[in-house]
Amino acid sequence: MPPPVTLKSLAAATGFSITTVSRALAGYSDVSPSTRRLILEEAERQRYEPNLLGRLLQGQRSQTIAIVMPTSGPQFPDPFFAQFVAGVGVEAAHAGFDLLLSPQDDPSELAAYRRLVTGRRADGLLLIRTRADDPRIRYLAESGVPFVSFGRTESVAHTAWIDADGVAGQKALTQHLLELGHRRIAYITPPGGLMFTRFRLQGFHEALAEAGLAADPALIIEADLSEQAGKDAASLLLERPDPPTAIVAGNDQTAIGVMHAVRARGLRVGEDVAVGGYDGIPASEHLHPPLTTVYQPIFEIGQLAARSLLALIKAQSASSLPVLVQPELLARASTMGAAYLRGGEAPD
Amino acid sequence: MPPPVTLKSLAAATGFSITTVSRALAGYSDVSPSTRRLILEEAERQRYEPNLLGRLLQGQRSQTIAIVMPTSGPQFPDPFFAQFVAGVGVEAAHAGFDLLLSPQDDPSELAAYRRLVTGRRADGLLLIRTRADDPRIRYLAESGVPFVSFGRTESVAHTAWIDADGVAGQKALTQHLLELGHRRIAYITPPGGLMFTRFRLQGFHEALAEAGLAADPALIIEADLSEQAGKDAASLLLERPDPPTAIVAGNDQTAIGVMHAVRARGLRVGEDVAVGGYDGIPASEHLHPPLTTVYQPIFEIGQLAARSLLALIKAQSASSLPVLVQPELLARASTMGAAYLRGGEAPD
DNA sequence: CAAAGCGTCCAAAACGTTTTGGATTTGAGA
DNA sequence: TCTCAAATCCAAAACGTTTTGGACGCTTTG
Repeated sequence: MPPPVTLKSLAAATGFSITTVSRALAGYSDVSPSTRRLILEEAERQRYEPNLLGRLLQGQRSQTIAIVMPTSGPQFPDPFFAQFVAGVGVEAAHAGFDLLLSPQDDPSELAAYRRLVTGRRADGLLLIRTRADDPRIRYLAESGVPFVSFGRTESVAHTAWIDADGVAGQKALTQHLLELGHRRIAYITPPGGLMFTRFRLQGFHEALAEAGLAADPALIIEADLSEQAGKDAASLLLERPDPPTAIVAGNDQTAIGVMHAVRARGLRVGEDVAVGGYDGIPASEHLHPPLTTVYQPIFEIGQLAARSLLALIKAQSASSLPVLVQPELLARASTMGAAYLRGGEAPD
Repeated sequence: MPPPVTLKSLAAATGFSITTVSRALAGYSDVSPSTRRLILEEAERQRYEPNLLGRLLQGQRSQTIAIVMPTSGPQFPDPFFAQFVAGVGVEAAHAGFDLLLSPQDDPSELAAYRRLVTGRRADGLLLIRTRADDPRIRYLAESGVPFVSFGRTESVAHTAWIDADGVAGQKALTQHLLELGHRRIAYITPPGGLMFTRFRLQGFHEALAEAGLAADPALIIEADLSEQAGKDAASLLLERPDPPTAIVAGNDQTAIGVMHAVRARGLRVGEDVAVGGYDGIPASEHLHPPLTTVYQPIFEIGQLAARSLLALIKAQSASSLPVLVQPELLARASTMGAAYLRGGEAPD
């Protein structure tokens, strides 16, 4: 293991002071051209790489943004979180920032956030899965650390957030089903407390109301965002004496479970029962039948969130503007049946 | 923004020196019980969190492991990398380590690795996508930093690695096709240079050889691991005067492209042409038809890799044992056709 | 001729932590 | 009373960097 190359060793080798070496490398003007040349040559020769820690310690900046990652449950491996992280990572990289994934066992605990904030491990934080009353946001707002949340909140007034328009998305999907003639539409809602759950439900109700209909409370079931939960919820719905003709799931994963349940009862997805998902994960297009869903550009949202956070960090104070991204309805065979295959969007 | 809580502020608040505060918190025995109690109470009250940078700079551990993440191309969002990172993250969290995703623009550049190593930002590194001659591994081995690679190499003799047995996996899949009576089996191989490409190809050849067959070079095409590349490669293969009866793709993504190409020619996947994938991503089960593939437990491999690396870091020198994980053949309808649906493994 | 300006350079401080090498006090034993 | 060891504490150094506030010698300006 070779000895580390530092400003000190360069200073010793060139005969100048550490200060002059530092300023020569940084491009300050109070270094004579000949001195600068000598120092640059020596730095090149010894393959000098500045020690990030020394630099950061001095400047109180870590060139790092952090995301607290839930370790309980299969949250991370899901395409949703992964795509978000990827978007953030790409954008952070572009600005020369690293991305710290900090584990979090208990989602309700603030310990992980405290560690990051007071330990100065990160210059800014990204939040995900916001709640109406979110202690994390209250804490971060109070601590003054730059942060951006993916999702809105009611905890604090003026925070930077980016969100996909759940009202519009769910409304579009529901209207699509109404236009196809469905009147008994079931809705498998994500867990309560989460902000996006509320917006989605609002979009669902708005679409029905505008069509002069009221939602049947018996057709609204809460389930978590897993395939199994979707299967169970759909089974319950289909066992009713008056089963729904369409089932909307909380996300695509859940929708896959719903499709299984439908087939298990000998019914055809897209013909006997329409099924809708949410998120538009890549696999949704390749399901059998292809799944009607609402596409959210998660990767891009991650990029926007990172960009927003980096601006906050740079500005050091000014709050950045909230961003509401519009999702896109992808109508496919799981709701349109044979009409989809006859239509323009052939698989090949 | 409240003033930062440091050893200094705790020292000022309690009236002891910085040294004593540090040693009290670290649990040294040369601090009287009453003093320790006072200091711990004050630390608790002010919610002290050690500053990582200071600690790091001093020469201690960073409690962080790093993965260099490729930002070019859609590498990260793919389920493969995401699952690996998730496994690493969970295991790191269990040991109280954070996970640093360090961006890497140009995969051939060592800059990102140098930054991590010389900047002492991470106690250890994880590598992915190894090559036979891998400059990253040579550099890391030379620098003496603990690291574990997912995939083997020929660059350096004794390194810690974990890998899935590509020879066995590809061999099992090929044998499966041979047993179904296929004799003209095409193989769409991943890009050359990567270690796993070589092992997979070896498994393919071994299976054929043991059946007394030789591979037809015209049926082996190199393509990158994308859906489009699979489509293009399969189209080429199917246009031949003597088309293959089975096509094995480099991964599931590529296999999806192959399936599209098969259908585009009016052929039925699993009946007219058998299609095989690799990796066993969750979506593979829900494709139409369900995809025969070789399941690699990526999440668990991530966990094992992290555990291995953490052991290396702890031991500070001893090299950990290589681990070869056995993949599992998942035979489904894309090769077995109707036989699959009649068989035991019904979809529901 | 004194003052001011300019071009170069550098010592020292600061960031927050851990560790080294004592210093001081206390109490016991001689 | 004196010595010695244990118990308790702390000043200072070290990690590598950037920044502050000059110093020094020379030239130009008033």
